[in-house]
Amino acid sequence: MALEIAKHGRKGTRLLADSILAGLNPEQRRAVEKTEGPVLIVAGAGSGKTRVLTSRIAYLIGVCGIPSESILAVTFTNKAAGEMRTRVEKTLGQKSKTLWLGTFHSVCVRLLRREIAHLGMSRGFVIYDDADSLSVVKEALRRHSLDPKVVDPRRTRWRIDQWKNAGKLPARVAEGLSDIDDEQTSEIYATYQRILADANALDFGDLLLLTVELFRRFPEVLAHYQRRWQYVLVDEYQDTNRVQYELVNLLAQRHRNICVVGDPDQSIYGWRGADIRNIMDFEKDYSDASVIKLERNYRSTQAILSGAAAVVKNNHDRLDKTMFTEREGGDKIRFFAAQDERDEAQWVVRQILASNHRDHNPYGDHAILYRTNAQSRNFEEELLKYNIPYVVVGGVRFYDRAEVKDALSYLRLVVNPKDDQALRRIINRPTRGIGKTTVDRAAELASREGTSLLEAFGSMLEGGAAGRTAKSVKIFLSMMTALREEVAGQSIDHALACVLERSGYLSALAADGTPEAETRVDNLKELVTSAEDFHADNLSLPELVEGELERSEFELYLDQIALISDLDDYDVQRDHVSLMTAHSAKGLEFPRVFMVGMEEGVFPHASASRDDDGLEEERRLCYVGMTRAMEHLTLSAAHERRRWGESSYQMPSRFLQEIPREIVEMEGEFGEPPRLRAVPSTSRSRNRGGNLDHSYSQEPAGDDLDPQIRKGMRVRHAVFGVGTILNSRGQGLNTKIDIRFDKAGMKTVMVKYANLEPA
DNA sequence: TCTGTAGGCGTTTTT
DNA sequence: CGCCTACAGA
Repeated sequence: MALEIAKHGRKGTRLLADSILAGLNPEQRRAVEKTEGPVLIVAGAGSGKTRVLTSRIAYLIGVCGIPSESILAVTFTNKAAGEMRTRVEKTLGQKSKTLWLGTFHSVCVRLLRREIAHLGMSRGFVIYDDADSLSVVKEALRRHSLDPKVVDPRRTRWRIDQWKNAGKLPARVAEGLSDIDDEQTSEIYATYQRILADANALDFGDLLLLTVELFRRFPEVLAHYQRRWQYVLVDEYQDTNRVQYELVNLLAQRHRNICVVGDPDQSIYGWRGADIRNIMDFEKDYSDASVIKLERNYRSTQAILSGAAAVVKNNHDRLDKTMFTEREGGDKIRFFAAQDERDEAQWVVRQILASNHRDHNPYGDHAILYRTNAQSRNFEEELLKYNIPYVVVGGVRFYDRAEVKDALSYLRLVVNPKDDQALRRIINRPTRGIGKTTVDRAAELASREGTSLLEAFGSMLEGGAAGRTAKSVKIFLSMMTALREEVAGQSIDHALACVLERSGYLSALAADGTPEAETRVDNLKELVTSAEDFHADNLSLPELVEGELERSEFELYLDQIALISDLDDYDVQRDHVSLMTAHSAKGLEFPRVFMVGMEEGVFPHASASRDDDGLEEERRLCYVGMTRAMEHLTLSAAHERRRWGESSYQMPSRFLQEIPREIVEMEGEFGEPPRLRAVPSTSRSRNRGGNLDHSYSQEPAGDDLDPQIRKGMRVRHAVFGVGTILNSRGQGLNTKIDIRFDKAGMKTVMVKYANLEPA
């Protein structure tokens, strides 16, 4: 029927179809036109994936005549969602406000705001962020009389999160428990959920998990959305975890028009529960699936693409895919070996400076990619030195700054008086004489009587408490009551301004007078300004236009802030050097990319090098990083690196050795500072002929390490067995060595106790 | 209850 | 090395 309209429809439709399909290669065109039935689009890096997805949506609406409310499209980042929406609307020449296009999380919040009553919860819930969630874990531990020094709250949170990603509520976890640790953790999990429910709060994981739970338990609700969404599209399918998988596949069950797009080689979120099998098994899930491979790369030059392909080729169990580029020729990949991390930063920044001054490349063409956020520091210092504009993506979010969170917590408490975390945060900010002891007493009372913290403060007063503290509490409570009345019905920006005024927050900062306090005031002003913008845009929000006012403006605002990431605010257009992790860089491209810290233990990261799965994910991450580069890719490694104040000697990343030598250009600096000597590597079996080989001599001249201890050498330990030496630090008998044992994994041992012998 | 300081610990990666 | 937490003293 869809094609019928395209063929016989009005002239305009045909024209639109032509304009959508024009400029697409045959595979892309097929991916757009094959609208019916299950479709898997394997889209390699730089293959025009976003264009295909947006064209497909525009085609469905504009050519096939599918109403936009029958389409659901999910992405992983708000940025991707926003970009797709803009492009669809541009193609169609009109806004499509009933099209559900958003991140998994934002789609789920919107859905839960409508339907969560089925699960016996209130639709006025708040979303707890990581910090809130961690303190809920601590509270749960306290209720189980567990010492947070014995049971690590972060680890517990991590475990709970994994269960959520796997689609398991506490009851379901309890079913199939094997080890004793998990048994205790699952009880903590149950308590954790209890505390959240009492606070009328959901954490990130809940947004997905509870949506799936809703569909599992209420088939009629599921049926409603199954009927509504005739076409389901999923971006970055290789990064979906169990719940996300279940969610989209449940929704697509009725019409079976499910189109997933992804690249198994770019699956880098396994640690967050993503399961690469979701995409690998798509053809098993849908035996009638059409598979379309987009293998033509429009982004990178030959050397960059070949280099990246050569690295990822070392992974086993891949879906084979041969990328080829339209961009023949171009420069080789460069490699720079730095003496230490400062030297590395200095060199990279000078390259950028030269590129800008000599070759007139805008700063915005350059990106520095690293494995961990902590690595940004040296580069920032160096960039500051030369006054080069830069932006670090993924550091502290604006909305995570203390003063901003405080302001938002006031708002949260107004929206939801049960929000204990928000209350704890602001009760003594500014200081009003209500300290830890008082809060603890109230918390005690609250858990005894099963009330919220705010209510507990109320009953403390009713109990006839007198004195200084009671007076402070009384003032606070009446302030909150007044605030709630005053703020009701106001626009979000006015509400925020009002909160800051009435709480005494602003005046306390003003009285402070320190430069830090001034910065905070500025940040708060910026917050109010952004809230004004939000309010102005609010009128055109899709869900309001759809005629279904699902959330109050406050809820909408808080939801959006809770789900926004640092990356979403990032503006590629601006002329600045971009610094970010390889993870954050996914989906982006830059003419000139520097991948730094290419060392064993850093990239691949030590904690991911334990098993093959971890290592393969690191390799995919490396592939993602390299394929961000369009014209120029430079890799660098430091010989010596300070971590936690201690210096250690580094081995070059194994990934470097996987790049064919003939497409790499060693910078003249290699081997230069005299302490750095390249020596032929003899011991590495994976090092095949013709590939890069640039092991370093292991220690600087004059170092008096035990001559027996050599990086890369194989040793035997009485308990851990045989392993390879990765790093050493310290001197003499106090030398500590990191060893990766074949069986026992990574360990750090001290020479004087370890009694190592060569293996 | 608040403030200063010493000690401990952390770094994967993020919606 | 730096941040955050816990604790001691006022």
